[in-house]
Amino acid sequence: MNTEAKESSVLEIDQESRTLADRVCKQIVTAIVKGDLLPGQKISEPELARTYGISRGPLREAMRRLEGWRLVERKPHIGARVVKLSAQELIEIYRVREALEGMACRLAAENMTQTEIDSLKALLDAHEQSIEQREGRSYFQKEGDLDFHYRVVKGSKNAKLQEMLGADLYHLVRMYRYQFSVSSSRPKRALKEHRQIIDAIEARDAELAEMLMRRHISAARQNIEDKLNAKE
Amino acid sequence: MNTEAKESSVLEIDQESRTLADRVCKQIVTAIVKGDLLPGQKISEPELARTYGISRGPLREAMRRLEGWRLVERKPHIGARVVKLSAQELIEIYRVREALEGMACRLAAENMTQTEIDSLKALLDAHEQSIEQREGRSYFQKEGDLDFHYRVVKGSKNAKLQEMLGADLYHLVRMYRYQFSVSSSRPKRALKEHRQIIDAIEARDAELAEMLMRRHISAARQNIEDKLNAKE
DNA sequence: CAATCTAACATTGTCGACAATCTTGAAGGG
DNA sequence: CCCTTCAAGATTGTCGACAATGTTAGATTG
Repeated sequence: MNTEAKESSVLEIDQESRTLADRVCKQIVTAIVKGDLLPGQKISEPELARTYGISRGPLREAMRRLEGWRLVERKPHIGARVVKLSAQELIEIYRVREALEGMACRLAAENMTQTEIDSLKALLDAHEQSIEQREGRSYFQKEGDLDFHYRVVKGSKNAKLQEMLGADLYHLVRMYRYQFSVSSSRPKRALKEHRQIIDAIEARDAELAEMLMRRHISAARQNIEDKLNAKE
Repeated sequence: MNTEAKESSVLEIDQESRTLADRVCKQIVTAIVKGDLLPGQKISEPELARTYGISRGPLREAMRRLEGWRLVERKPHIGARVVKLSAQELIEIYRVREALEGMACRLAAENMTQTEIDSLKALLDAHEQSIEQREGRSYFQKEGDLDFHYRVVKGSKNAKLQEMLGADLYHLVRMYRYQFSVSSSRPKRALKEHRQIIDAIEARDAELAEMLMRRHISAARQNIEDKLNAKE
């Protein structure tokens, strides 16, 4: 009995927020990612509690979860702040992504179903249209790219990988993209690389799939490093 | 101002538990890892609160953190249970370790200081003696092995890697080892592989270091898979 | 006798109040 | 004039009580 299929996206918590703490937690994540709560900003418990119309109890539990997701940093008796990514930390995150998504891609080549592959190829077609039409371009840059990556991760059929990337990293990456309003600047090339990756997966070439994904993410990291260096 | 060096092990939370929730959190982790709280066991909030002599508020915050570390699972309005690792999940964890520690080892080859390398070699010498004397053998199997791995991770100088491995994975691995009282069964071979790895790091051969670490963890995973298959 | 409904109980979720700690700004002394 | 000290205010940490939900055992009915 009780074999409910967990179909919902793991980017969001699956259980539909039946508790105040869960609901508010989601709201705060959105606020942080979208920039309503700025990086480094102090979070006042009484104020936030008033804002969301709840008491401090559930709020503190939500904060604890956000702390686990590294979206807020908390010091005892002092308070909580929205996490502020340094350039260094951003680079570090991309190194972790390279490792984890490389492995995810390898496993996806072994475990992804043909249906998932077809669906993913259709997604890439949609991305291509978005790019050509120049409209929805920001969508591709901000969320569409992560869509692709997350589908590959899901295709790995490794729940632990999904957890770690979904909970710990993608929130931070999304936040960073909104904050720096990062001009991905190479959507066409990224799309091409995405196609190469899905081709390797479809060919069930695990080695190649891992290598391509690692290169893809490594290139993105290099891109960021260059921009940061150029600024100084 | 305020540039305290974070020297303490990241396996433990650095700030020395100045708050009830933090202290109790540590205690519960220990209880789970050591097996005082059994996998799958229901956790009653009132009972645990009495046990530790605190109120339910801090306890619930501690539970939220443990939930983030995947040591407990929680369902709204129903309760929390100590996580129960399936064979499948254990394999998944080792795949994640292979990816993350492979990357960590690559970075360690680039960033570890000679002092750290020497210290790690000394640790391996100590391990060798432990194995030969047959005493403290369990130490090597249970904690010493993770010691080696964690030092390499620290040598990567990548804080994000340290966080993810320390917070999310090593707790689970430790729990698993106590639970199944896993007879590593190949301490000598593991030690030899450890030496190969540190040699590659000292030679600053990042490629090789990553490959050796991945093989090392992959072999451990294979070892587990074989045992699990043999049981059926 | 079995199945279902109901009501009492236990557990989790939420709240407001109090205690402990930190911050800040002014008073006092060198 | 600058530094130290101290007290008032604000914030975080903790607690006990109440509300909402889940569970379970007993009664009722077919």
